[in-house]
Formats: sequence, structure tokens, C-alpha cells
Amino acid sequence: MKKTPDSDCSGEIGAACIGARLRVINRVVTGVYDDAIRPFGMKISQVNILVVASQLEAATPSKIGSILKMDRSTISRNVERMKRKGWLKKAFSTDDNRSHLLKVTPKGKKTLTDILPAWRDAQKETIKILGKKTTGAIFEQGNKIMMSGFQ
Amino acid sequence: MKKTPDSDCSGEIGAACIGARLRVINRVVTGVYDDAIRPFGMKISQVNILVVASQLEAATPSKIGSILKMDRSTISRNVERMKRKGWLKKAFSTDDNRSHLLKVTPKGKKTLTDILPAWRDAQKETIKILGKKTTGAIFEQGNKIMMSGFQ
DNA sequence: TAAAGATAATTGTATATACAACTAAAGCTT
DNA sequence: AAGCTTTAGTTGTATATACAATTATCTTTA
Repeated sequence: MKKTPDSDCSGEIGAACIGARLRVINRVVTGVYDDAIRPFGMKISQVNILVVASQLEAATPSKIGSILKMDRSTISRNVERMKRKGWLKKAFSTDDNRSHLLKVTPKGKKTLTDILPAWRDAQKETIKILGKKTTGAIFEQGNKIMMSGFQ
Repeated sequence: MKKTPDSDCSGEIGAACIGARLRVINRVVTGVYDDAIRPFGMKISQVNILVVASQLEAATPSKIGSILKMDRSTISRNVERMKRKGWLKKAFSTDDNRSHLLKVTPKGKKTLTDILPAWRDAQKETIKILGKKTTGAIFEQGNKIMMSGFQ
């Protein structure tokens, strides 16, 4: 019997898609962190950028993007919002006029400090949801991928 | 010495944040699938919705959302786009007038069939990137979370 | 059964994300 | 040094996502 366009391949994809499962986990866990730090007006995506910017000596948008695996345009838009909130500012570097450095403002640092207890709660909650094994696997693999952006 | 608002907690968050690592992995893997199926005009998020809609007997927006852990409003917007593309259509159910059923159109099914080889390539690539251990952990945990939405 | 409470979907608003196209500035190459 | 190529950032456009508020319908309860 001839296969019609209706022949169902959704079974195979539904039963096996890693991307689908990863994205579900991502939505759930992102929600845990965002819920926890919402009272401070910050989101986990912004925390991540602030943290990386804090820890790099020369935090250019490109460098942050290569660590967090974000497109440059995404960084550009996020930085714009975070500047508006007063958490980040631009500083010009001397050696490359195409680029600039991103500095976390005192207000940005204070907010990071403020969210710390809520962030710790979100960590605990996430481990409870994912279990130690999955948490560990994600942690290690995530580290590897981020580290590849340091060069 | 008094702690100033400048005292740095970015070290702790940077060194430990599971959410950050998960989100990096999510961006990378989502890109793998999206790159693979881009020639067909579809994205992994849309594939996931079509697959779930295919497999449910009564695929309401709410049901799909509770499986994929998406907000109802997100489903609403995604369905709108997918209707525009001709992959999904609405059908009214008899028993609840607040809701409706979502049906995958023949065109939607055909496109799912068309992307199958590309999706398989993306699966392989993802396993290569994440390794078997992390892939397995994400798969199992993702299954558990999605299954909780079936009731 | 009428009022109160819960559920389903949509719409307004805002953030997150990426691709393509563009501009500007380095860095090579001959 | 002039020209080609690469790199950095921004902007236009589109999708993905969620919270709040709203409307409609269903369910429960008094």
C-alpha cells in the first residue's frame, strides 16, 4: 500500500525528540528562577549577562555572546534594556574602536547582591525538580560549552 | 570591614548557576534543530506542537500547553502563526464551548514527513554535542515532566 | 436556580531570541 | 599603501515566550 502524505511520522519524533524535552525543561527551570527574582525586577537571562560581564576583565558584547552562545544582536538588545534599568554601562576600550566594554554599575552589583537569597532558593528548587543526576549532567555539559567560548 | 554594595556575589552565581548552563545548552541545541529544518520553513517549537497535536485524541490548546509546559497565551500565538502557514486548523468540540480542538492539516502532516531526515540528522548532532549521559538524563527527566501534563 | 468560583482562550505589553542586511573598523595581501 | 576579507556592533524583521487583564463558559455551592 502506497504511503500517503498522511502517513504518520509524529510517533517517531514525539517518542524521541531530545530538543522537545530539553526545551520543556528549559521553560520550567527558567520559570523557577524568574519567579524567584521577579520581586527585584530582574530576569535570569539578565543575571547571567551581568555575572559574565562582572567576571571578565574585558567584557565586550562579542565575548559575552561567545560564552553564553548568544547571537550578537541578542546581546545588543539585552544590553539596551539593562542600560535602561541602570545595571550596565558602556565604556570605550582603547585598542579596538569597533567595540566597547560593558561595565556593571554599582546599582547592578547591588541588585545582584539583593537577589542572592532568591537565587539560592531557585537553585534548590531546580535540583529538586531535575534530580541530582540530571542536574549534574547539565552542569558539566553546560560548563564545557560555555568554556569553549573563552578560547 | 563593612560590606559595600560592590561586594561581589557574581562569583557564586557564575560558578554554580544551573539555569545559566541549561539555557546555554538550550540555545545551542535549539539552533541545531532549527538550522536542520530551516529549509522547510518550520522551527523546532512548531514541530513539537504539531507532534503533540497529532498524537492527542482531543488536542485543545490547554492540553498541549500542559504537556509542553507552555503558557496558554504562548500556545495561542504559536497556533495563530501555524494556522497562517496552513499546518493547523481549529475544529470545535461538542462538549465545551470555551475550547476547541486543534487538527493538523494534511499540509502539516506532509511537512512533518518532509523534515524527518533533517530532524534525524539534528538528533544525531545533538547526541554528539551533549554526549550519551547528558542526552539520557535530559530525555528521562523531560519525559517525566511532559508526562505530568497528561494527568 | 442564582451567585460565586474556576477554567479556556484571547489580547495588551514586554522581554528573549536569531537571521539578514548594513556600517565601521581592523587585519591581511599583494 | 590600496584593496579584499574578516570582525564588531546595530537595526529591521520575525518568532517564542510569559504575565496581567479581559471575556466567555463551565462548575459548584449556597
